[in-house]
Amino acid sequence: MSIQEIGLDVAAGTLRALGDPVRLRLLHELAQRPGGESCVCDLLGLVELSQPTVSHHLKVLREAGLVASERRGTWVYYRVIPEALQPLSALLASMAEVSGTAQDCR
Amino acid sequence: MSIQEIGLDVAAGTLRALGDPVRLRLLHELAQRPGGESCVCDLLGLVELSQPTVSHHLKVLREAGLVASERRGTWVYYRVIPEALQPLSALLASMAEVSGTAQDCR
DNA sequence: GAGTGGCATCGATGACTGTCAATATAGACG
DNA sequence: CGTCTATATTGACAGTCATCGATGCCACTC
Repeated sequence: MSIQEIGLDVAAGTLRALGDPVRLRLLHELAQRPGGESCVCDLLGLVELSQPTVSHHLKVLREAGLVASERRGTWVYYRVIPEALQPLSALLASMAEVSGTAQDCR
Repeated sequence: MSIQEIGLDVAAGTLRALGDPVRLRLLHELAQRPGGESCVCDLLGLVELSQPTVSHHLKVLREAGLVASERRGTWVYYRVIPEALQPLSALLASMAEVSGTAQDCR
């Protein structure tokens, strides 16, 4: 297995974390907040889900390396990690570039 | 629910299709082929999975709008649809752009 | 038309996932 | 210390998913 393929497996794991409507909305909301961060209490209002469910999705995003969390007093703040999104964006962009002409099977 | 959010749900569905190591490898392989396409028989050699399983993953990619298939004689050719990948790449890039400064909860 | 190779579909199964109620933890404040 | 608020963890459950063997369908060839 090449290094490239290992990278693809990692990328697939991160994309899987993004491939849920709730998590994508949470991340998208974080991204448009000033500083790319928000406390959990504000995120709870975005989706009609229980607090443990939202906490679960945030954990998935955190374990995927897409967000980081920090406790400040009573509240916990989550923030986007742009460096995690950039290579994924680049990967998708590269796969959208088709070169050359199609060839038949033989 | 805003139009933006509907778009996010659609994007999440497409990202979910990408969030599998096998499917990401299949798509990545298609993207590097000349013309962005390949017959199924060539894709079968890429992964150590049964032919029905590969066919299943290709179907998922097709139903997500990421690839298109076409029969030419005995073989079926799959090709990348770049227009499906570009908006996703742009979405991830936009979420990687953090503006302003963080604000406390209150 | 009978046989062959390439690919799709079906049905079954074990594994994983999203969700919630209940409970735990951690900090703030009196 | 006791209480309140904010967030995390646990346990359970229903639904979804990845995988395979068996089978079906289609095109080509003889």
